[in-house]
Amino acid sequence: MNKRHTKDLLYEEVARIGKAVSSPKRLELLELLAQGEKTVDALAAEAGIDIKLASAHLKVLKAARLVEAQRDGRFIAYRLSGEDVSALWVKLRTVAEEHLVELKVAMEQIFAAPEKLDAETRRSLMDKARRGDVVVIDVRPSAEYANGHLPFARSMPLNEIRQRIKELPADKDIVAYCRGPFCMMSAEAVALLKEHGYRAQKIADGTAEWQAAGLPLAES
Amino acid sequence: MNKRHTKDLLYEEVARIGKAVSSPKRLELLELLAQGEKTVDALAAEAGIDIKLASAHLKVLKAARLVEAQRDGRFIAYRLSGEDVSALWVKLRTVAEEHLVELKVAMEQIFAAPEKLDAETRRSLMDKARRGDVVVIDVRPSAEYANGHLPFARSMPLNEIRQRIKELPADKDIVAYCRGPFCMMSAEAVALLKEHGYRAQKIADGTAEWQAAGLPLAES
DNA sequence: GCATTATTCTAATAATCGTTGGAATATTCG
DNA sequence: CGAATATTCCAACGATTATTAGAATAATGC
Repeated sequence: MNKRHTKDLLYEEVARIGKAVSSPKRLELLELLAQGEKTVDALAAEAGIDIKLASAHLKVLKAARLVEAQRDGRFIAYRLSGEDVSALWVKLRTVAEEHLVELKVAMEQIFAAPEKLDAETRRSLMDKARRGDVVVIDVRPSAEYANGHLPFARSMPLNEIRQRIKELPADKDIVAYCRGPFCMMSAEAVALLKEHGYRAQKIADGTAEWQAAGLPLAES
Repeated sequence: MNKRHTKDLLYEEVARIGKAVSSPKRLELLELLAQGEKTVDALAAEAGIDIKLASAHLKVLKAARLVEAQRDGRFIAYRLSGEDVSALWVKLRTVAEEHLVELKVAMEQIFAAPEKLDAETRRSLMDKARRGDVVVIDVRPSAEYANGHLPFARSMPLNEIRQRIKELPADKDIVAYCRGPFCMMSAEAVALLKEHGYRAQKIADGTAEWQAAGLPLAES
C-alpha cells in the first residue's frame, strides 16, 4: 500500500534492462546477436573476449530477458528475445551519437564521411535497387545475410569479395552495407572495390537500423 | 589503427548512456524531467530522495549529456537535453514491460486493468475529444500541463479536482492521464471522479508516450 | 563407458557505484 | 557586507560488478 515502495519496485525492474545495457561488451554482444543467432564461441571470438567472460555477460543479458538460449547439439545458440531489443540497441546508439560529442568526433575520424540515411534516402535507395540502377551488397558473413537482409541486396561477404569481384557489374554504382554504423566491414569492402576500379560507396545502416526505421527486411 | 581498440572506444561511449540509465532513481528523475524543467529541490522531493543524492544522480545524467542544467536566480533548473531522451526512456520501459514477467505481474496488481493504447485507439480518442464526445483531463501539476499536453486536454491537477469537480460535465465520459504508465495520479483521479458519480477511465499514456508514438502535443 | 569439446558455475580480487554526512560554493535578500 | 538558501564537492562506507582462473556439468563421438 506504500506508494513510494511500489514505485521503487517499478523503476527497479526497468533498471534491470538499463544495467544489462550498461556494459560495452554486452552492447557489442547485442549488436552481434542482432545479426542473427550465434553460439557463445562465435560471439566471444567476434567480440574479442574470453569465452568465460562472454558466457558471464550472456548470463546477465539472459537474466534481463534480452536474449534467449537454446541448446542445439553440442553448442548453445543465443538470440535476441525480440525485435524490440535490437530497436533498443539502435535507440541507445542513436542517442549516444546525438548527444556525446566524443562519439561524434571519434566516428568522424574513423569513417571519413558520415553516411546517415533519412527516410527519403532509404526509400530512393530501394527504388534504385529495385530498378537495378545500383547494386546493393551485404558484406556480412553469409549466415547473417540468410537471417535477414535489405530488400534487393545480394550477399557478398567481405572475405569473398576478392575472388568474386567479377560477379559485380563494372558500370553500375555499388552500395555496401554491413552490421551498422560501428561495423567496419562495408568501409573495407568499398576500399577494395575502389581499388579495382568500381564506383562504390557505403551506407551506415545495418538490418537493425533498417528495421528500426520501420522498413521491411527480406529473408532467404 | 588497431580495429579492436577503436571498436572498444565506440561501444564504451554508448555504454555511458547505458550506465546513466542503469539506476532506478535516475530513471525516475528522467521520467520527471520528461514532464518539463524542474529544480533539484522539486526533483528530490518527488523522487523521495535526499537533495544531495539527487544532485549526484543529476551529475551523472549530465555527464552522459542526457540532461542540461541552467541557473535561474537562486535555483538551478534541469531539463532533458532532447526529445530523443524521453523517447529512450519510453523504449526502455516498453522493453521492460514486454520482457520482464515480474514487471507485468506487478503492474497488473497495481493497476487492475492495463490501459495500453495502440495507434488506432489513440487516433479515435483524439477524434472523440475533438468532437467533444469525451473530456480528456490532464491531472498533473499545472506547470507540467503548460509545458506540453495532449491535444484537446484540459488541465485539472489531481489536488484541485475536489474543488473544481463541478467544472466537469456529468453526462460525458471523462478520460484522465498523467505522467505515464508508472504514475498513479490518473488512477486516483478516476477513483475520485467515480465516487462523485462521473463516468471516468484512465489511459496509460503520458506526454512522453504520446510523443514517442509520433503524435503531436499541444502547448500553452 | 571414456575421452573430447562446449559451456557454465564457483571463488577471488580489484574496481566501481550508491548512499550518507559534513564542508564548501554561489546566489539572493536585507 | 552578512545572513539565508540552494546546490555541489569531498570523504567514507558497504554493496555490486567485471574479470580471471580453476573446477564442474552436459552433450557428442568413438
